[in-house]
Amino acid sequence: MANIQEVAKEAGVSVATVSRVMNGGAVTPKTKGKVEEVIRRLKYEPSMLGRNLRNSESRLLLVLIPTISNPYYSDIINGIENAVIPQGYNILLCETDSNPERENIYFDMVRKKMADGIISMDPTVNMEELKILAEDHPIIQCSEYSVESGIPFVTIDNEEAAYRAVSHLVNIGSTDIAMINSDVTFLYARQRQLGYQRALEENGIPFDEEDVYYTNGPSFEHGQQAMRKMLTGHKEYSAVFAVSDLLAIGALKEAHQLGLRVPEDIAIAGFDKIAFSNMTNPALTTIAQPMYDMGTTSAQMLIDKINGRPVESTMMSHELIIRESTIG
Amino acid sequence: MANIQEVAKEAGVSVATVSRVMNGGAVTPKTKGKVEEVIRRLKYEPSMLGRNLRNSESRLLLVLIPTISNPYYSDIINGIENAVIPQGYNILLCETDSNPERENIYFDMVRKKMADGIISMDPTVNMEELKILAEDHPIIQCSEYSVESGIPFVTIDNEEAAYRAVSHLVNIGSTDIAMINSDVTFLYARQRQLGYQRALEENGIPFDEEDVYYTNGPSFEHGQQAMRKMLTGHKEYSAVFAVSDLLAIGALKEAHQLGLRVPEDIAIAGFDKIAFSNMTNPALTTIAQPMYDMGTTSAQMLIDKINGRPVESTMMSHELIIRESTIG
DNA sequence: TCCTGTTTTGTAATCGATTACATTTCCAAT
DNA sequence: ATTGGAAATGTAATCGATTACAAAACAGGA
Repeated sequence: MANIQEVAKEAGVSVATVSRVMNGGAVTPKTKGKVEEVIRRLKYEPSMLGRNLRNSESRLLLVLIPTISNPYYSDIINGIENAVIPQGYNILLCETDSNPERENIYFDMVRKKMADGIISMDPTVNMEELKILAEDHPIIQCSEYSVESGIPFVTIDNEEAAYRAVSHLVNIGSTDIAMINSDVTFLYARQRQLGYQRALEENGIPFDEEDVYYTNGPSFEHGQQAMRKMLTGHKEYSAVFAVSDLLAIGALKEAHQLGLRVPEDIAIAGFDKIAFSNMTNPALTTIAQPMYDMGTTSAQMLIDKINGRPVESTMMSHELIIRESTIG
Repeated sequence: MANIQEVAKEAGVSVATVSRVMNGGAVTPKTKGKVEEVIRRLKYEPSMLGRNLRNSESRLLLVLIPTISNPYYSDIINGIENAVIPQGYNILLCETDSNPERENIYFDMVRKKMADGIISMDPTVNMEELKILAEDHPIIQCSEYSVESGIPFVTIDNEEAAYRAVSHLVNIGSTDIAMINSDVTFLYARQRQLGYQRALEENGIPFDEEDVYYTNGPSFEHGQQAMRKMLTGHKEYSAVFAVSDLLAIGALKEAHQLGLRVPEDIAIAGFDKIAFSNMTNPALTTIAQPMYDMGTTSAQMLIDKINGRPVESTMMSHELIIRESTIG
């Protein structure tokens, strides 16, 4: 409740001395002791608002995600938090709901100095706006990105990862492999589809656009819908590659509902290795992204950028996790 | 980049007039137009830091959760966000990891005026500290709470909800009903156990402490462990009531793994109605808490408290959701 | 004792806004 | 033209810290 003035007066010193005691400036042990006693007695806590105004920084970083309920983000966020907190920063988790208005609120926070920078993980972000904002403010893209924006990013090789997943499906004997893809306006969706296509063609399986089932969104229900469409269609498949675990889990549920056994009747592979991919029955084969590391890396890049240090985009490694949904 | 001084000078008016244009004070249309032109031209954005220092508020609210990866919290957080944003507040999602050090960082933010108040949903929170903090700062407890703390809370009737869930298990013909409970240091765990006990006793089934399987944590894996212990024990059960969906999903997976069919061999009921409870096979019977409403309610209570308005603790309604895991 | 150089402490400007109060401007009524 | 009162505008204090610079205190050497 007390402020620095009251502490100074009570201790019989100047505010500068109190500030020095707080921040480790040169002070006589005697004065230091006296001031510290008063600080304790008055329960003085320096206001961040004053300090931040003076230093014109907020030590707050924004993390943009479309929705908090997609577990894809949780490990990345964990990584970010553990990287920034020791450096005296905090993160503000910003759910945009893919709503430009929401997005603008958060962009405004940066413009108005309430936040020092942004890590964007939102594939639906308004790239035009983001690019403009990046001219004056530190911004990093994590996971979903645009190269042309010129904004540094952290990602994995989506094309190669999808290639490996689909190659694995071929290796277990599947030849009729469908794909469940989300909206190809997203870069990751295009890249993963390229990997799917390359894996088929390299194995002598012709790629057919008809085998790609597009969804209207990234959620469980969309996966169910896609699977229903696929299984009630005229073509039979022995394996499905879904572009995300959430879609794959939806597909899995729908396959069960329609009386199919996984992997015996149809194998299913996902992407992301979210926590729940291990909880389904059968457990899901998937691609592990180094979520936590992607978080810490992008966080460090952002802090570097804030402090004017040079920053390079990073491509991180991935791993194919083979589990029950693709082996008997 | 520009500040209010530069705008004032460029427009040939005083800073007060610029401030009035920004905040809707009395200004001549002519001056207003002139100032607005300069604001646009210089791309002036008022700094929140200056404003907040002057008003000694940050318009930031802290939401304390143990971990972001527990989907239990997502809808509540959604509710909070949608309630606070229209009122000009933002939330800082604070993952404590049940780590007192982390917790203290966030408590400090409130003490140091970087945040205006706290909604605590962390069952592992240090109640002593929270109570002390609540003497000087606005705090609301959501979902998990302590009555003695005197801090206002939002909750459901856990005892009654558990009673209904277990009664349902009795109604479908189960007599040997186990419980998977987390740590009884948590109030909700004690309350739900009381409901379980009452449901048994009212139906003439003796309560046996042996039938309660305690876990060391709230996650999927803990549910698996508990189920394994239960199914490899000497007693046979026809139904299980788990104190949370995450534990129930773990139990479900383990039951499958050990070759049991759900619900034919053993019925399983959860608690919370997290999004994933619908994605499992079979879908999980569970208790729906009005998550979203709990979020908006606690948010409004916190804002009321911040503004010095009186605040009352609230008990919200719940609903039993019967799904595949308890009916054939 | 006096001087010099170092260390400690204090004074006051600064960050960027808001706002109470003072002053000026404007217009209508006399 | 003068005056009064309302409306517009300006001046300067304020919020709570940090910090450059000035001033004072102190210690050691001549």
